[in-house]
Amino acid sequence: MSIATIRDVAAQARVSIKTVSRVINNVKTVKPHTRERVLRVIRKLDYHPSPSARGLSGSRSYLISLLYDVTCAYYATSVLTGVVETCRAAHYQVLMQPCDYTSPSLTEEVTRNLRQSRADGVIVTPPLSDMKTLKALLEEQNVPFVRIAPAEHADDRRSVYTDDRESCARMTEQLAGLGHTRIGFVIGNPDHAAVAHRFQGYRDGLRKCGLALDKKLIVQGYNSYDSGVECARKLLQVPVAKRPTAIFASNDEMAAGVLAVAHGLGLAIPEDLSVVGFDDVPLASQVWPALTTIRQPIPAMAAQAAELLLRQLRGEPYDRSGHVVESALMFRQSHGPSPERGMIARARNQRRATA
Amino acid sequence: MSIATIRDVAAQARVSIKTVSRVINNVKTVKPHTRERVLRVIRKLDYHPSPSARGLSGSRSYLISLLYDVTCAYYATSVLTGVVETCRAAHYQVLMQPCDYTSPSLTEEVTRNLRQSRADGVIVTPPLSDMKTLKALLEEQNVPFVRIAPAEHADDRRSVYTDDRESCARMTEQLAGLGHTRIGFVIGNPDHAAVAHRFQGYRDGLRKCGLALDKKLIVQGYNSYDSGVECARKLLQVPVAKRPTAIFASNDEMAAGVLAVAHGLGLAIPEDLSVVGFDDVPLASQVWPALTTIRQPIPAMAAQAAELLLRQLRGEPYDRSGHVVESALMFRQSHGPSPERGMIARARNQRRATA
DNA sequence: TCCCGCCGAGACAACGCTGTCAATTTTCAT
DNA sequence: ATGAAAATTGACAGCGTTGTCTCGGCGGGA
Repeated sequence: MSIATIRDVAAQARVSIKTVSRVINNVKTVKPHTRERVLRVIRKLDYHPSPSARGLSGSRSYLISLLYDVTCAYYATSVLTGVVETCRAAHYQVLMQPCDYTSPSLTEEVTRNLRQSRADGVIVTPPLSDMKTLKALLEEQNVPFVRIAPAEHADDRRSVYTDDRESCARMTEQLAGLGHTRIGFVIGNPDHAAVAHRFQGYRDGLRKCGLALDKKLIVQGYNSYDSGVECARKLLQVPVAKRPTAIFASNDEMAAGVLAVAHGLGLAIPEDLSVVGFDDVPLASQVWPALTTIRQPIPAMAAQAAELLLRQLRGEPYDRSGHVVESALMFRQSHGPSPERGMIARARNQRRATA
Repeated sequence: MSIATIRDVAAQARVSIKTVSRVINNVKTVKPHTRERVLRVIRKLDYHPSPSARGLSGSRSYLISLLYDVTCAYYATSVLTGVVETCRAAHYQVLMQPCDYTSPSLTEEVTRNLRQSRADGVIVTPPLSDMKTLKALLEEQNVPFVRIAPAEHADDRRSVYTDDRESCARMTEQLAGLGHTRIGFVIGNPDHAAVAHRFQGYRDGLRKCGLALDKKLIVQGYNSYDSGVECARKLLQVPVAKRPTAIFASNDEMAAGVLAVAHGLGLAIPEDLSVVGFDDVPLASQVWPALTTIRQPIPAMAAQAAELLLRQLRGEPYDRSGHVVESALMFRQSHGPSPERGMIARARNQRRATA
């Protein structure tokens, strides 16, 4: 027995093919009784409509294309998880389209792939979501899309973003509350708007706590572990009195780099130096000591993005909500009170005792 | 101007639709001259055949389904990269199908998704590739597939695997060569055959170096960071004389757990303890000190898998090669000579000096 | 010179579904 | 009961490609 077609269902349910089609597509002008009968047959035959035929006839492919840059495996996978789940429920499939955001031929590649795949819509992840050229391309080609964490928060109809700025402010306040007055900051890659925005939150936090912004405590990183190492060197290889007592890195990888440099200098963490990151990637809890960081609900955000896109595709009215997702501060072992509060000795002794 | 169809191409090239189809599908019974003309028009119109129409008419969907378990983001992404690249070149698209290998309804889910998506073939990644039920399902449904790193290396026509056992033996020999005689081993999750196989390599290595297998130095892990922590505790919280001087963990995450415990105990690495991992995930170079480990060329392996699958789909003859990919030992900072060789003091002094 | 076979190319009918529009049945106000 | 409007269903023609079959023309052996 081969795969059942719509004709088989129609025959067994003794209705026309068109009626089966209506049932599949949730058209409301079908009598409940008829619908029931058809559904029973569909289940009995384990019938699934052919995506090809649907695509050819209607003009939908039931395919969503996910544009992502391969720089962060964890980020990509998390987004994917959220998107696939939502799309699957709506009988859409997800196509992968890896890109290199630095490639000069990016737009051509994307264009070609769009034409080839005939995807109904596109979800764009950072840092691709920041690119104006890409946005322009999609708009020009009239392809429905939703962006995740784009640079500007305008037209939220087509974007989902996180409260990076707010959460960074909260984290900074937290550190200040522990007595830190010299809080270093490692800025993220300026190409990644969302990450770069975190710097704003840091400044907000300082301001709220009445701390002055010290330019010597701020260094520019590029999101990689290596750049974290480099930045940490700049911050830490200075006279002790000028050293920051806490370093806030814009992402966990750079924070890991900071940890490595601190270890190399023989600094105890968190007794001599507090280190905090952002993202809560698995790495954060797999370094020693485990990083205090900020968690973004990436799968939830991605699911939300998919939901928005599907609504757009179905032409459903716009629901002005769910565009911002909230982050959570994750307190682990890499931060503590400022050594200047004189609490350090006690803390260290406690550690010794329990180890 | 809307999207060009095969009719437009046929009209402009002044040939029949069928001839254009022949050109697209590389049918050889087309005069070179005619083929050239058609190709020119195709390029000029930027024509791409409609996957839906091709799928409906022929019986191929030009879709490859990637079955993966979400446990390891890096692994999944790396495989994806290799697969997408190869498939894209062959004008196939990749569909994502995330699975939970522990789910009792796994086979039903897979079956349903296969029927829904009509994928032409499937690539299965570990640990799913180990599952007999899944293999049986695919065979029964007569779906072309290729498995990556399955448990048994039989029928290599449909699988690609790494030389885990050999590389682990080499790494073990390496450690022995540095004077280590008590080399601990953290076995991987028995559900992941490939990972569990690494234990065999460790034993091979010991044998070659004339070292006895000491059961007290072997613990069972489950691939996670936490299980690495647990295993390290078992290995290290014993009298110093009985401690291993080196620990070989079956993957990097567990190795990171070992590092954390060692740090907690105040052990210097690699002076007091060498730690090595397996996989060379990004984590390996982002912990402190950076892990000596074994790198698998995952994207290459995945590309190879895709290639084998495409060949199967095209009905091409079987080429008995390229099923094994070679790993490389990555020497970084987490290993060194055995402290029992008395080299430790010198090494430590050097470190202090340079820090 | 003639016929056979092969090469290159076209005609036509699917493939399984949806859109459009027409036909039928039901509902409801009179 | 009666028509008109509304609800429900069906007939039919594509959608853009490929498979099958057919046809014309050309080279080569008898």
